Amino acid sequence: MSQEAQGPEEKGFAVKNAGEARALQRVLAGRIKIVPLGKKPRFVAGADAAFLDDQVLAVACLFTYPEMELIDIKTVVMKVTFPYIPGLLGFREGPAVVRAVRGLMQKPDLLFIDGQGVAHPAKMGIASHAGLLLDIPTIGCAKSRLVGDYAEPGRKRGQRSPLFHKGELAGTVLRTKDGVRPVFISPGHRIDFEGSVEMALSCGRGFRIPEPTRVADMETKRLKKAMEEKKRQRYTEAVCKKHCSYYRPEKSARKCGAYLFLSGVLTAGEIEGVGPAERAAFDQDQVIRGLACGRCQFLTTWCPYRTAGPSKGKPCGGYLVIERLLSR
DNA sequence: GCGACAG
DNA sequence: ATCTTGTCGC
Ligand SMILES: [Mg+2]
Repeated sequence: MSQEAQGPEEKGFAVKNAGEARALQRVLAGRIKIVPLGKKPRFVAGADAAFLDDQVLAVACLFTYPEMELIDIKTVVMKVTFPYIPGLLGFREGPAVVRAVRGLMQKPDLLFIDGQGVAHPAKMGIASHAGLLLDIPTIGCAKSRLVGDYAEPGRKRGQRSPLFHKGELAGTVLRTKDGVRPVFISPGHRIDFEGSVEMALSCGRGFRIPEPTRVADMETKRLKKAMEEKKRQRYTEAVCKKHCSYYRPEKSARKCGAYLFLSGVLTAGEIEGVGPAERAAFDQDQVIRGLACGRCQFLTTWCPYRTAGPSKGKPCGGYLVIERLLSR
């Protein structure tokens, strides 16, 4: 069975509000090293995150370099513990991302992260933060600007222009594909400005986004889609298959009103705790009609209960579940 | 006080 | 990031 990573949170992200987060960034920033990459990397990785309800889904992808052959993928699912606040992205995605990278079969020699490195108000974007905690050379590869000023780079792949923030070089606005919007590259940790641009280009394979973060992003979405599908199956199981006498395995283009209402308010786990359908003692019909039947697409053609009347037919499974929940 | 503002 | 159908271009 799939698990949600729990236990002691990554120590380097332990804050409980924006103020503490900014204070921690100021402390950690002093440890960031902008130095040339030691030797040519053998393994590079990319990491990104997606969100589903109250969970963060992080993925780290490992590649050989310079072949850029994908050799490992690590997934981590955790509870979301911090909101998105510009400048504090690391505290939202960082914990899961760091765990994912740590889970790879081989520690990468270079890591790409979807977000800024030192091109940040405190020079501590998510790439710097994660790179420092992991002690891995890291590059921030963002799709848009957080801070800094720059001139539009030439339209050819490889053309670039410096990104300046408060009179200092903060990153590079790099054109990774002819005529396509540039990306914002900035060193995160243990690599320099020049090296981060060279690596971003050499890890590219014809797309705007370098392979490491591009593939990590795709995997993140694929995992999310699979989780949503599993969630739907579990819900259909808990409500329709278990309680509805009208249930049919075939997919229908129409949506059950009671199902829609329930899925918007309760989780499958909460509904699985509902016992076998058993009519409640008192009448909740008016309430349920407003909550569910009002938007039910099966109402006129399939619902004997609504169409012919309570004495003629049985209500659907979702109706029964709602009724049972309301009666307690 | 008003805009800007990674994902 | 997420929501959300179709549509325009290579
Ligand atoms: Mg992302």
